[in-house]
Amino acid sequence: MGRVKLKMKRLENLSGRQVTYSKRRAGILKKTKELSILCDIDILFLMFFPTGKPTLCLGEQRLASL
Amino acid sequence: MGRVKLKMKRLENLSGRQVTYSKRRAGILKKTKELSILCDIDILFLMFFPTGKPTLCLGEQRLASL
DNA sequence: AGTGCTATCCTTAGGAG
DNA sequence: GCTCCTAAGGATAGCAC
Repeated sequence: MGRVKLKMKRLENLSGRQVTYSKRRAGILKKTKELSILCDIDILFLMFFPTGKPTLCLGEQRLASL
Repeated sequence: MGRVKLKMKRLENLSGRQVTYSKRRAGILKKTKELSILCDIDILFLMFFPTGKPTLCLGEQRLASL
């Protein structure tokens, strides 16, 4: 999506990975929250980015950077 | 998205929740897998749907219904 | 690191089989 | 409960701040 379609492989540039991580993480967390609300379910979502803090998402109730 | 925009609240109809869960789960799992590949990160994703088996996703490596 | 823009690609609600 | 279709709304790559 976006202006150009990315190939499904590791982005070689670190800053590119960071930007993509930041943008896509936001999108996925939004969808995760919507799913938990719409379907009334429990979700646990945990991401580890090497240079940053892990992101934990528990359903629509709680969201935290540890 | 789709033909009609859903209100962000619990879907009252069980079959509707099941259909939405099935469709959106697939979308989120796809995005999760893409993020783990593009950014080369570890992800843990766990969903509990009351009438079905929990879905576990560990990065792009493994996907399982328990 | 974050926000805003927007062309472009992606996801999905509803319906049919 | 699945898969395929498709209109329509959503997410995002690249760029500028």
